[in-house]
Amino acid sequence: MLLEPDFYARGTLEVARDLLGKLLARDEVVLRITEVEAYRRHDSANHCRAGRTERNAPMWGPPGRAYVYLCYGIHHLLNLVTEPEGTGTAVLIRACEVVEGLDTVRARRRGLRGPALLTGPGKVGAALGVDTSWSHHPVWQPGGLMCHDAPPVEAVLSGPRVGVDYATAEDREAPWRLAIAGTPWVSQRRSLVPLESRHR
DNA sequence: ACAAGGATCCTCT
DNA sequence: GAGGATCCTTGTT
Repeated sequence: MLLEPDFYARGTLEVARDLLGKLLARDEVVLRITEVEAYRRHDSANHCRAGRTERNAPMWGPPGRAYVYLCYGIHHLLNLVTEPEGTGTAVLIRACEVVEGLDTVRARRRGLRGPALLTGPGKVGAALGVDTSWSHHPVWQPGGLMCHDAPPVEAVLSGPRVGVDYATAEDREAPWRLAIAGTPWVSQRRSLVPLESRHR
């Protein structure tokens, strides 16, 4: 079952948490989301921090659409747009595990095996075969790239986001990277702690 | 295990 | 003209 736009229209951190365990599908490839990062409003790490530009336009659009951008000139990073239209927020998909289409994924990932196959946002983009032309694509309607519902995950880890040194100290340290506990399909496990332990 | 550096190009200042 | 929400290879501990 496809997730409805309402799913994405909620707070970005909540959507990020709930996206863990959900399924990304394109053609014969199906991936289970294992690690994400939330990019929120008033967030100095967010591409939308300086307002609307041509690149970040998808993030200002309706929730439940893709925002794909080119990173370091090489990697295509997939985000899903959150919150009501005009907010400028999204969730970055950082890692997945393969559910179906292993042969296709391995072909797109130079024949690699194991977690090296999909632990990193550029790897997810490569595995799904998406590029910037997929920006604005609604993942809640049939066809192309889709996001399907799946049972919620039980235990979640959280930690600081990766590669955002340009942000303020507060935003750099904020634990807005989330991952499924107990899976090898996660990048940089060192800095992650159980989400529950953050509640005092 | 970990560190360093190159690849590569679009976007924004 | 600089730098980036990264990945891979190579070299060192």
